[in-house]
Amino acid sequence: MRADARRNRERIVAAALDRFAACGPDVGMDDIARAAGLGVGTLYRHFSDRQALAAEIAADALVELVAVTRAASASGATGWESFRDVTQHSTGLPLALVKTLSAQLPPSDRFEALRAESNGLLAEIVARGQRDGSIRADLATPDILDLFSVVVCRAGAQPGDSVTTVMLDGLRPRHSPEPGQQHTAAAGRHLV
Amino acid sequence: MRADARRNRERIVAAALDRFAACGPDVGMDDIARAAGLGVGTLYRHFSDRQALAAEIAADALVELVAVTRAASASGATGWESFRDVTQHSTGLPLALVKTLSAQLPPSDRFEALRAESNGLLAEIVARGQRDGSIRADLATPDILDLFSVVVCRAGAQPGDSVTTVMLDGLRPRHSPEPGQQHTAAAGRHLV
Amino acid sequence: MRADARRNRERIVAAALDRFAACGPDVGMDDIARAAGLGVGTLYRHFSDRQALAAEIAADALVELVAVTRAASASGATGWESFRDVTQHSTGLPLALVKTLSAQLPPSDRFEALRAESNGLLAEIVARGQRDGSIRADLATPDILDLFSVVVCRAGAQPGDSVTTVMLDGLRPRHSPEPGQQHTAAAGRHLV
Amino acid sequence: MRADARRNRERIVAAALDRFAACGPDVGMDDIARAAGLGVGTLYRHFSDRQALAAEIAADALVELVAVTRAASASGATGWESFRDVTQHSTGLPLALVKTLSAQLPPSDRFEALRAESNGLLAEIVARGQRDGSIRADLATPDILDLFSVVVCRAGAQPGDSVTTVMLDGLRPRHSPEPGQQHTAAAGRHLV
DNA sequence: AATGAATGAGCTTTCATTCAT
DNA sequence: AATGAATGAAAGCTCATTCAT
Repeated sequence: MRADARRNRERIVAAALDRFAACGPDVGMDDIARAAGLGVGTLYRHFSDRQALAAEIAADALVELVAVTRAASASGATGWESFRDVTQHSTGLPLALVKTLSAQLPPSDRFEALRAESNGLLAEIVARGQRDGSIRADLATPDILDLFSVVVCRAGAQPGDSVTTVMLDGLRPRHSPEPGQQHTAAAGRHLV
Repeated sequence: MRADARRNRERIVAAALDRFAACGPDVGMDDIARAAGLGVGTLYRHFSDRQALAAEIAADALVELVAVTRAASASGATGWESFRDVTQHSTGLPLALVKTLSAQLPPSDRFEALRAESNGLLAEIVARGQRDGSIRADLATPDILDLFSVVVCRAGAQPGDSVTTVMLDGLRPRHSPEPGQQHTAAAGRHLV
Repeated sequence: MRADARRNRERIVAAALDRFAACGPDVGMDDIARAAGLGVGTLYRHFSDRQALAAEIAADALVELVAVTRAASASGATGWESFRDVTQHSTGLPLALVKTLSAQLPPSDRFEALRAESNGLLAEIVARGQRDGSIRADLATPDILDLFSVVVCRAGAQPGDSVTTVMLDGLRPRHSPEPGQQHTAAAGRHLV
Repeated sequence: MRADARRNRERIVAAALDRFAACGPDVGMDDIARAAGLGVGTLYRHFSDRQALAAEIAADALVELVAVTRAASASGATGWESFRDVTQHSTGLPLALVKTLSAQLPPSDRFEALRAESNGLLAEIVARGQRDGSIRADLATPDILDLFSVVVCRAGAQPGDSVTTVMLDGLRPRHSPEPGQQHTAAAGRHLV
């Protein structure tokens, strides 16, 4: 692949991420192309159709999620600390967008594989935490994965925001918050 | 209003709720009309445009939310019990849909009023729970409202599902789960 | 026909005339019905469809035109005076509307008959005027009928307005305007 | 602008002129596009909506009218001759259509400017004609402009037709028709 | 390879007409 | 007989995708 082609592809992905996040999953392809500083034709040369582009965005984020989860697996003294690390880094990923885009995408082996991998790694982290006593043991692992998903796939999730903090905090046994924890204030305008 | 017109209006709202939930906020008006067993024209006689229909759905749910919150204000011995009641009943409301639809709707005084009312009532419940010791006191009220919003506006939220349970549980001081609590199992397929 | 039915029919015709004149030939049937203080259903009971209503309006005006022309045939000492009388009275009829509506109507025997009658009478008047020397003789009758049509089918034509006056004036031989003729001033905003 | 785009734009304008004239101001956009040998999408790429297209047609004609009037200002020995030239050339323009389309268009500075310019020039011509004795002086200028408008905005106006001739003729002082004037015969079927 | 003009299916909305109340 | 709610065909417009330049 020529250097400029690679550069264009990256520009498109970046622009798409930006536009999808800003305008929702229904942004026009023209908008994305314009944001990338390219013509629509070029966009279509790189991504056969809208779904292919959406899938790319989603897969990129899932790949990062796997990486983040892998890194966290190795980080931290306790399972809880590792879990906290995944959460903090995942919250910075555009996972709310992935969730939205996924709804418009056909099921795909690649996606399933990525999901299975990050879920597997996270389950291991949780199990470790429950063994080492840093994560409360009265919850089943799938329930904790569920909770994780809800927290990191929120629209507007930010590392260290109140919901993240509460969840991490609530996962500790007997509920003893980390001393000195700081979290960003609530955004103030909840949907409900 | 003629009896059949009222019946049709209700059919439309029901069909719209169903279709919006099933196909997302972009379902065709034709689909909704067909699901209601009516022609598009009839749909438009009742709702001047797509936004008006979406707004009706959203407002209906918010009105119910206010009712649920009011009822819960009076229910329960402790603040936590009242909070649990709001949550359980709210989770049965189509609030995820409301969240999605709201994003496509212009800001409206009516909406703001409803939101303000339910938030105000809920804040009172939380304050009561923190005074009577049934809700942990180390979290600011807005953070708890945030959490509430995240939990009840989830897609696929069901009363008593794992996320609801964990949140309610995590809100107790010192984290002592209700004995004998039962909760429905995790849906099994998290987004991430 | 029952008295109230007749009254309703008249109301509809009056309302239609009013609405057609005010909003052009594309007014909604609802608008007309509303202006008549009736439901659409009633309108359709009286006129099988939009064309039937338009045709009624047009025919009514043509009938009046024939009457006006007949009356003028008998009026006036000279042909020119008779011609002036038809013109003055015709200008008060909604003939611009008739022209517009006719364009949307299928050809009809009744219409043709009415047109033929008024044209025939008018041609006689013209011939008489040319014989008695009150109308210039250097123009063919059809050309004068043409001119007549242009003048009386103008949007906004008013008896005695400048265009009417000029035409009547121009029809006299050697172009000697009537002494003391008064005409209303130009509306001030011509299309071009 | 690419060569083919320019060509297509011109085709659209030509087709629209044709279709508007043939079917009235309510022709479907599809009809126009088809007549231009293009898809609707292309039509909308060039003209953002139906009004924009109508405005273009109207403005084009008014620009031509101004040009025609300017040219006539300089032509002719007498005012009447200049006036005759404007009339002859204006009659060839689709001004009846402009009149119809204008009724559906919002007021616009550009339009007003064009109208003001042609009216101003024409008023000068008239004044000149009245000074040099070639145009009868017993009519106010606005009335003559009115008359002009009626004559050139007629549906089916053709240079040299009877109505045009009569008007031009009637404008001469003492009403002395040009010797040898020829005019096309009346269309034969007047509206009334 | 990049561009942006062209395409046309599809969606929203309107309104003449019909029909249940 | 009157009413106005229901109908659905049709029109305006958008946008994902293709293709000529």
